[in-house]
Amino acid sequence: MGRGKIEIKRIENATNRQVTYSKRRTGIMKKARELTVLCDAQVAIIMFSSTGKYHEFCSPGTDIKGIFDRYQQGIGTSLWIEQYENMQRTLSHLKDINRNLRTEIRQRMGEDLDGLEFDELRGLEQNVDAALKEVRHRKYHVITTQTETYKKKVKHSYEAYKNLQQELGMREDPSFGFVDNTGGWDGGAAADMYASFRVVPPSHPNLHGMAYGASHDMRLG
Amino acid sequence: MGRGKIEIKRIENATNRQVTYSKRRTGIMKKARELTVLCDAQVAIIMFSSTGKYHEFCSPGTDIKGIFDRYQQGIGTSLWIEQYENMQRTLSHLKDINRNLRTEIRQRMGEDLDGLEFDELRGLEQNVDAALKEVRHRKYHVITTQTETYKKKVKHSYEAYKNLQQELGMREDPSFGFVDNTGGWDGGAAADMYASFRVVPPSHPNLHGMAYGASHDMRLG
DNA sequence: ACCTATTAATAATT
DNA sequence: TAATTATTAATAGGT
Repeated sequence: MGRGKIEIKRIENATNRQVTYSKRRTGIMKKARELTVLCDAQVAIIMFSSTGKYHEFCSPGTDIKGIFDRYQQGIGTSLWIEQYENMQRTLSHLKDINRNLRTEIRQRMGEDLDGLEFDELRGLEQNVDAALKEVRHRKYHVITTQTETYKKKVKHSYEAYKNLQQELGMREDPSFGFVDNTGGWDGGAAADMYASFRVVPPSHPNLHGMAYGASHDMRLG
Repeated sequence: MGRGKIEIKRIENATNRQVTYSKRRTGIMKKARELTVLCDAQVAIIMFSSTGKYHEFCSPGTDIKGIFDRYQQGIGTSLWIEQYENMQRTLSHLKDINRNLRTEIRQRMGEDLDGLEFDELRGLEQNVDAALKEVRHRKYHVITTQTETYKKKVKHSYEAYKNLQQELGMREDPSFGFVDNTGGWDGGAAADMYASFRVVPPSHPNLHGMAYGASHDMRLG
């Protein structure tokens, strides 16, 4: 339908191709609009030219998203819908889990105990009691390790001092402050260190990340 | 382009409408196919007839989803992408929270303490210690309440028994088993009840819902 | 962008 | 429904 018949194959001349694209695109859009009106249909068209520009058509009374959501329903379970619903489920599941986790933490902190039966309370008590023992055990382990480390450091430092003293030919200065106690510290050292630590105010920084609480509306429609 | 010119308005005759829809749909699809080939373009079309049937066209070398993903990119931030990314963020945030909550619970159970500093251990110890006191307090409260309730029930039952006895004209049967102890129970009763509860094995059923651990791949592409 | 000879689409009919 | 065909609509190539 032009000054001559053309073969349906890629137009090699870029300018001609672009012109033809423009003309025929307009034609298709017009046809789509007419179909919409004449036949009471809904049409959505998306086009990309070879240069990457896009154009769209959509019947009035709806939008691309509407038609595609309907298309997805028609086609059954497909494209994005499935992913969305999976995510929705996962999200609400995670929210449930997190709520339960928070409840458990509060109960382990001695709060929100009203809903618990006696058996549950007894189980919780035993569990927390055992946990307390574990934590204490670990704490003393850490303190002991730290004490040992400190002791070794002092010992090495003292030996270095003595070696230096010898190298310098016995010109020791008693006011330097080291005490010869190579035999090691007694158990009181750990207790002292522990006491000094207790001066620091108790902190348990950012252990649970409770700050998150915003609600997000993730509905698709 | 037919035996007569037609007005572009809804065809009222349903049969004609359907026929025209079919013919023109074919025409548009053909045009789309020609555009694809002639101009090296990509086209996606979705149509719904007034009767609800859908038809699609898509340039070869891609699919509807591909064209729509590209369209969404081209249009910038639109349609589903935004919602999808919000969901992604929320999901990963929830997962982080979830992991932290689990870590906190494990630590409150006396596990996974290796990463904690001495200060944190001391704070945890104090916290768990306080929680233990709370739980014990609550447990004794529950036991006391239960004991009181039981005591009242027994008392009422006993009084009902005595009333019945009187109504029946003093024909009491000593082997019936009630003991006249109207004055109330002593504190030992609570202790006895507590001892009896301890026979039940410790349980803390489904308090945290740790069963959830599956990973979900939610990528769009 | 516009023009127009020519082809293509299709409305009415069978 | 499917084919036919008179007629209108789209458009290729030129300006």
